[in-house]
Amino acid sequence: MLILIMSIPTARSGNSRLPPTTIPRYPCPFFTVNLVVFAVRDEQLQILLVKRDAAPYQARWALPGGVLDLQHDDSIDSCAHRTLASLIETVDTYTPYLEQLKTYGSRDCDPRGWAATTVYFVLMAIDWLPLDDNEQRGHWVAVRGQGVNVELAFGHAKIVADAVERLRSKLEYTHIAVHLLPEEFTLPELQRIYEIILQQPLDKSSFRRRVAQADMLEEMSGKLRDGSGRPAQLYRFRDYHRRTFFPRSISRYAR
Amino acid sequence: MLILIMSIPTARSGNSRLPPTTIPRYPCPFFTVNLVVFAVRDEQLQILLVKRDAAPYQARWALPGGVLDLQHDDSIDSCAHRTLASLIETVDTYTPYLEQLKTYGSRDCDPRGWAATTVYFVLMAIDWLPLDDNEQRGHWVAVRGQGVNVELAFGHAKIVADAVERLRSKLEYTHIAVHLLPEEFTLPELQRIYEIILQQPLDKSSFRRRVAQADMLEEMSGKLRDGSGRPAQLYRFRDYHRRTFFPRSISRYAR
DNA sequence: GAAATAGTGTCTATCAGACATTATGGC
DNA sequence: GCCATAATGTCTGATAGACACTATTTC
Repeated sequence: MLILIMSIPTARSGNSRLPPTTIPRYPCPFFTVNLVVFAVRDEQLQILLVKRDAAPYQARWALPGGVLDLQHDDSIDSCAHRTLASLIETVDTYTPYLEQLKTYGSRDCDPRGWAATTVYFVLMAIDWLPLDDNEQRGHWVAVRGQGVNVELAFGHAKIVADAVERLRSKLEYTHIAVHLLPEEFTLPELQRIYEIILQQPLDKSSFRRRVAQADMLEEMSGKLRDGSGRPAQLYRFRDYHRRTFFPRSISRYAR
Repeated sequence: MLILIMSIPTARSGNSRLPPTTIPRYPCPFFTVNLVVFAVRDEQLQILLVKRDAAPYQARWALPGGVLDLQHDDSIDSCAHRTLASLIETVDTYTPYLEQLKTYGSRDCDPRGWAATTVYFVLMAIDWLPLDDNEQRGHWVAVRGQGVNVELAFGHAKIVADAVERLRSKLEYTHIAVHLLPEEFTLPELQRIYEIILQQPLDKSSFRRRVAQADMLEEMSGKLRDGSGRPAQLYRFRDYHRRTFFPRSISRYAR
């Protein structure tokens, strides 16, 4: 049997709005946003890493991130968008898919002290990616199993593992893979994305039936030609805001 | 085409660990944890609310929460557990199910300034609940649709809606409903939990088949007797740490 | 025509929903 | 025996997987 104890901590007393730069009376963690940016490149699921240029973990690979700026960020979401914008520059109106993953915070993960980070995962369409990465500080790295082959700073390896698991899990019953493709794409291309991320071949007929029943794509009139073979029909995603849920997970039995 | 810009914000320079009480050099948000505590009581899905005793939103209902304590909390998770422990007192080793939902943070949600809160949702077994709630400051409130019928402080109505949606969604393809029941329970009881939360009747035969195939329960030897009718077999959940995923969502078609 | 890839048709095993039937307790 | 509820059995429609087959392009 339990007893309710109602001594809820009641935050700060007083009512005045603090100017954004005022340091609050309560000690609070160092707060950042980190991004797990996914793309499918070269038939691989890859993520974008940056090399740290200062201690701690200097010269170690890490997830790209940014410090929450109380002056300019209206919300954690907008901090995430700003961080993403500082990482990639779009020439037109393309916005990658962005979804909050989880918040990690502890005394230990940063040697400088108590730190918290809200992590978002980002899906980037393949045609928006820079073709070469001869930059010194940013790099696309292939995902192998639940992580990457390089050592990561802080607790970022665990974060990557969580993000990969979430991506695979969501692929099982939603449409999010379309965000990894350009606006117009073919069904074999979409199927290939699923196969690469789920790491298993899928039956063509079943896959097309599944997509057709979800009624999430609309046919274009043009055609795409491939290097060889019959050209494939182009499709476009119907509504990027609607959520498609498949009633059954894809190939859950095949595992 | 995009260009990578690699000017990643590189956090604080310097390497020394700050004592926990030191105010960091960067302004940071007021950081709290909030809980959405679910239980099924009186054939209803209910959540636990507290009445605020100070401004802002004095005397308004709100989600129970606590301020992150850098001295005593090792992580956000442990802050959540501490907050829960300050709310309910267990006489033995029962620990409710606790899962991080999402982090909400913005300049607007708290009139005192930039605030962030990591929200957890909690599932409590029905036999651990206090039977009466004649406390002045805590109250169980029935969930109606996506929320509750009382007005909530801050942005808590949106948080409750998200939590309810997550709970319903997880019920569709996982076993988490068992955390709302005592250690030993009958299949009709489990089915009733699903029906109450999903707000739709389920077929008895289909439900039992589904549970049996998931192989998540083990039969006890004793029996439970009800007020009337044939006594029902008691079961116990096999492994609280293993995740059960149903290959199909429950009754997705019936909707 | 051969090769390659896109797209369709068909069969079957499986499973969910519906509903009937049997089982087991209290009164 | 009657009532109430638990538990099981059976039928059917829907669908995913498997795989064969057709279609359309390049060479």
